[in-house]
Amino acid sequence: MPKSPVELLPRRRSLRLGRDTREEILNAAEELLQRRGYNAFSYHHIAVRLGIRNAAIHYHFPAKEDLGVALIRRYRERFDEWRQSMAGLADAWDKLQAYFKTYRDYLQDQCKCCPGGVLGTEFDAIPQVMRDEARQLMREIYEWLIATLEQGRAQGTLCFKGRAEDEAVVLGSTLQGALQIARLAGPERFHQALDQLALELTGRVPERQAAA
Amino acid sequence: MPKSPVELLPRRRSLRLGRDTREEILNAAEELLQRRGYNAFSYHHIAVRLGIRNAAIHYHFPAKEDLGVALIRRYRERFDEWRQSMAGLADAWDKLQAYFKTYRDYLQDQCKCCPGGVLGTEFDAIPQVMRDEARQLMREIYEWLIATLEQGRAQGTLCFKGRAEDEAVVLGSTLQGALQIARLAGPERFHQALDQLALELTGRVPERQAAA
DNA sequence: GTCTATATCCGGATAGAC
DNA sequence: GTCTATCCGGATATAGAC
Repeated sequence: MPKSPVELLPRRRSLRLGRDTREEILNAAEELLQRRGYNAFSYHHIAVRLGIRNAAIHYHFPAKEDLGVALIRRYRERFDEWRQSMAGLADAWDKLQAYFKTYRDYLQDQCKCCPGGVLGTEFDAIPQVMRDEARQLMREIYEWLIATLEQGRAQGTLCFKGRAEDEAVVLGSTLQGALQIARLAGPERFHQALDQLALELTGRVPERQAAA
Repeated sequence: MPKSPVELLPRRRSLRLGRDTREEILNAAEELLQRRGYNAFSYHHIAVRLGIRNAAIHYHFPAKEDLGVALIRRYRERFDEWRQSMAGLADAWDKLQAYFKTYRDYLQDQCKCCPGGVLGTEFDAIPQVMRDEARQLMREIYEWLIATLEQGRAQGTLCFKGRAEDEAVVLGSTLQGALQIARLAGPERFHQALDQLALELTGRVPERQAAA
């Protein structure tokens, strides 16, 4: 008698807390990456948080760089989905504000850095495969920023001098840098930077939205 | 017979290459910090570069955090001296361009990050004494930026909307973030960001200066 | 001041039982 | 899939000779 379809499915793992361990590892690693950097977190940190053992993590991610690459891939996929979900918005300024919000959320959530900031800073101290992946992520964000800025200027909802390519770098750099500065000088600095960006791009400062 | 004045001077150490070892350690550590981050460099890295042994570094800096603090103190002293040397410049835009140049030099010199970017990123993973010192450094730079922006607007050499406090954060964040982005997306990105800042602050883009 | 030698600990990684 | 046990290398740090 052939096996039933159910038996052919991947075996249901003895799931702790009813969640997927691999995902939980990624979630914990993501927070550690954005708070401590790649070289300052260990499998042990993750293991303690999840109440599992070191070796269990190695089962899911044989080497640490595998975990690192998986993290960046997930950022890329997430950004791609987010970008698609935003494509419907007619107003480029609305899109940009939604993008700002993801950074505001980082700030609110334990004053985390953004992935680009961490990986850029540690660039000389991360494995080559992670560098390649990080470059891809940065390129995808950059292209979206340029397109959005161009759209906004064309429709009259955004205003800036010079080329969209250049303004995009300023925008990305400011968000990234301001998160780091907020850790040294307080969260208010980040909000000041965002207000100033809004002022320059639209001529006015919107009400400050609370993060989710 | 009393000791001669010469004998009372600190004993001349057997100097390798005719330089001061402590300074050389700081120089090597500084480059490692800005390229790899605090947690990704070791005494061994420094020892190899200087052709000395691990233990020799511990003689000058008993614990790694002592080295870290000394590094940031040196940044602070250097910035203070630089600030004083710039005080004579009448034009605030000239001062700002001189400040930009220090970042351009970081870029040219092995694509280094700036100290604030590194310490902000690793903030949760550095010793408390280093955090305190890093906060001081950031505050001193911030205050200088604000004063310079206000001076520039008053004399008409700089132009920006809103408050100088807010524009100062944008300026600092952009420089810091753009150095990191340059590592991921190429040095041209950094120059684009600087051109855009100049365009917004003065209405035109100056010739691109080569770094020293 | 710098060396050799060593202590100690930690992080990444693997083997094999369950 | 997760565990225990273990190996290995690297990093901080100290003791004591020169």
